[in-house]
Amino acid sequence: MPGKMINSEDWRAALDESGFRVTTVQETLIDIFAHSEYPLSAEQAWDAARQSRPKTGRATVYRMVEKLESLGLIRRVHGYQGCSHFVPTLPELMMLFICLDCGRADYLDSQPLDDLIQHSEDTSGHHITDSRLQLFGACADCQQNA
Amino acid sequence: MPGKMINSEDWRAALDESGFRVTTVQETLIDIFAHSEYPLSAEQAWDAARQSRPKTGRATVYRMVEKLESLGLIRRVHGYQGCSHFVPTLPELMMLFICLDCGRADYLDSQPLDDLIQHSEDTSGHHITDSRLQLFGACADCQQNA
DNA sequence: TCCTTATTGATACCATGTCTCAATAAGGAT
DNA sequence: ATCCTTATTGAGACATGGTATCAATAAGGA
Repeated sequence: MPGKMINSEDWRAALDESGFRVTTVQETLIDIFAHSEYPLSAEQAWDAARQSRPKTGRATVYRMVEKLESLGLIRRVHGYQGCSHFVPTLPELMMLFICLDCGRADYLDSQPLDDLIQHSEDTSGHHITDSRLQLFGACADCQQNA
Repeated sequence: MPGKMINSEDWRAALDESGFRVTTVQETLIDIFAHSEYPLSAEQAWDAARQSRPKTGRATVYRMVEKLESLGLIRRVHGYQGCSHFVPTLPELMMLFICLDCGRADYLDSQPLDDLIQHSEDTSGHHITDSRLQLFGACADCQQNA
């Protein structure tokens, strides 16, 4: 389960286009979130940021998390480590798998979810505008090394 | 979307069998959770409990929520109102739909989810032991009244 | 280089949830 | 019914996660 490579440049560009100044703290935080294989909480990101930039403020990190989430660049992970950890969003892939052994996140093709939603709309009569799906278990690597 | 009727007696029995004393506070809280059509937070349940039992302690409510969740009688709702609201668990039905207009919860047949999980296991090589799916949108009722 | 303004960091604050411990109440034994 | 033992309770202190405020700072255009 190798880490997906997110291009930090794309995130910079997205922030830039949204009219935000892209400062050095923001670059630091972008790198932290974009390159982590594991879901990160704001506190964890704060710790990481202070390694290279000790004066980094807590509020700044929370503000940045909010900004990245609202731009859809990171998304919240629900369950098993609380509901306040974040992973990078991969636009073309939606379903999230979290390994309960090693903690790493993997992304799965979302087509089955799209089908499920379509089917549920048809049978329930509800209009479904958003969904949240996460899968948990043992990843292929951890099963081998068990 | 009529409220599902949960039998409070079953919950009493489940607590009883697990070796807990079923006290009057617990009965109050069971009724509150079992009969609410809407996801409830611990604080909301606390407010409700104090209507009929003003001395009810906050910690007691949190303890009860934990107990009910660990027994699988209630489950956490993730998203759109935070991640700290709870709904009764319906054993035979798993997929949860939350209406973003009226806030009510509906339960959908889980077979499509079972199929999705099977398919994801086959294609990813991960062993999936648990899942979290929630659907959001406008329920059939709210669409009509719009 | 100066000026304007968004961003920052420190701190105070708030909300949510947990821990402690003396007081209470269940429920079995008598 | 009464006593005894012990789980449960309630009050409040505490911890954690997250937000609001505001003076100081730093971007970036003129």
